[in-house]
Amino acid sequence: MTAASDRAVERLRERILSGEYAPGERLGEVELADKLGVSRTPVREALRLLAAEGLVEITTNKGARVVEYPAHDLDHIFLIRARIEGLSARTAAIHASDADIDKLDEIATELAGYAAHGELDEVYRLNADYHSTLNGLSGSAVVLSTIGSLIHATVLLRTLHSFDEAAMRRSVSHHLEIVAALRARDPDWAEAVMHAHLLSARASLLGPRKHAVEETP
Amino acid sequence: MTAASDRAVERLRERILSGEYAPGERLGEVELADKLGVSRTPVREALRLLAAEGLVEITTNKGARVVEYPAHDLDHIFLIRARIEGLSARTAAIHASDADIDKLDEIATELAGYAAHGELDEVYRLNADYHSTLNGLSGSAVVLSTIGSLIHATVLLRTLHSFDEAAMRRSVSHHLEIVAALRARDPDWAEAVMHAHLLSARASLLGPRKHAVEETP
DNA sequence: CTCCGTTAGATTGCATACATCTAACCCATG
DNA sequence: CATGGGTTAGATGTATGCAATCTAACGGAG
Repeated sequence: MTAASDRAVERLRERILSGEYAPGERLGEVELADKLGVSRTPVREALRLLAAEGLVEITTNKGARVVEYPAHDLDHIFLIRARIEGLSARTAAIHASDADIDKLDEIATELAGYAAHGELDEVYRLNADYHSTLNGLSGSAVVLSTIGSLIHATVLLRTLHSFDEAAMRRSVSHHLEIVAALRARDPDWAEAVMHAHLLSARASLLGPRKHAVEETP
Repeated sequence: MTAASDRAVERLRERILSGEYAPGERLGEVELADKLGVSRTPVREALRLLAAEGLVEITTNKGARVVEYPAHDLDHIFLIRARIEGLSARTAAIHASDADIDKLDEIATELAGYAAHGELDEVYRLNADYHSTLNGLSGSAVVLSTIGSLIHATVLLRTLHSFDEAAMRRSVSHHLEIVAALRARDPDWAEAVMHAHLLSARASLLGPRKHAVEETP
């Protein structure tokens, strides 16, 4: 996997996550190869990789489509994220350097500014940045790759629902609180806030529907 | 992906998990294609898929090798498994049918029998069966695929250490206790036991080394 | 004797050609 | 007019050829 295949992965992932290729849309190999200026081989490899990431779905002899997550799965995804990212926050509270925490603080603060002005695109970008940075602080590539596909799945939600104002304020507040918990070197606090943060997002994005699993924190 | 590619994936995965291809061993495309009786193309796809599953590691222009997980990553893997499979146990306690629980009970009972006679191969097989069955009860394909690669990583451990007798008894006891918690329809109990079960396995398999993250259950 | 540059062999990455499968269309028939 | 089957066009799966890159062995200089 090198230039051609790698670029294909990046461009396809970008277009899917940005919504340019809508959920359910068919992704023909020849068409993509044509658009990207390469042959079918690297396109095929890119599609398989994205399938492993959970962004596309491949059916034998029938080709690839952008995934459409049922609400039931998304519910589970938020529950899993709540637990794994809670673990990341715990690990970070123990092992992150002060400089790491400063960087996270910067992102959270900048995010708060954009949120106050309603610049949603920037908010989404910084939110993804915040979470991936924090997960990176866990110091384990396994954590990062495991959580990666789950985060992608939730990003695809962007085109479906949006945060209301109250949820947005909660989210901003959580981000800042986690930074505070990290500075206090308090693993339990950090984990608990991150857990609440993602359960809050779950409620806001999926709506007040009946949840698949009831939580008792 | 059809016959050729699919069979290649299955056979390679089997050989890696069984230890026939040792961690760190190089997996040349032409050699595998020759052994499997297909061309390089399906072999390449199989290797990419296994890379996504976390069983092999591919470096550009340098080929594929069986992964070698550092102890640090394995530590995180058990922590993540403890949380996700704890969630599976919780979900199962709420949604599993009585027949599902019966099936799990059968597996756990049979496993206990083999453990008493020290038939380790059967124990390993039924243990994997138990966990994948329980995770399947969560009713979410996302849970199953997310946890899949993590379980593979821990299976590779088999060649490194083994359970001592006390750890084996604990493990068997946990399996049976989880079934009891499911029958009682007690999500908190089920989740707590599964959490303990995997932290116990972590301690037994990784040894009493310094953990990357301290737990405060 | 050691170290480094060169070169030959082998291996991977990409492109293309062939085989097989899916699905849509058309036409014949009840 | 609806339905069923056969046919055909397009797309995916597989095999193979070619170019680029890496590995390792070899020989020469210090």
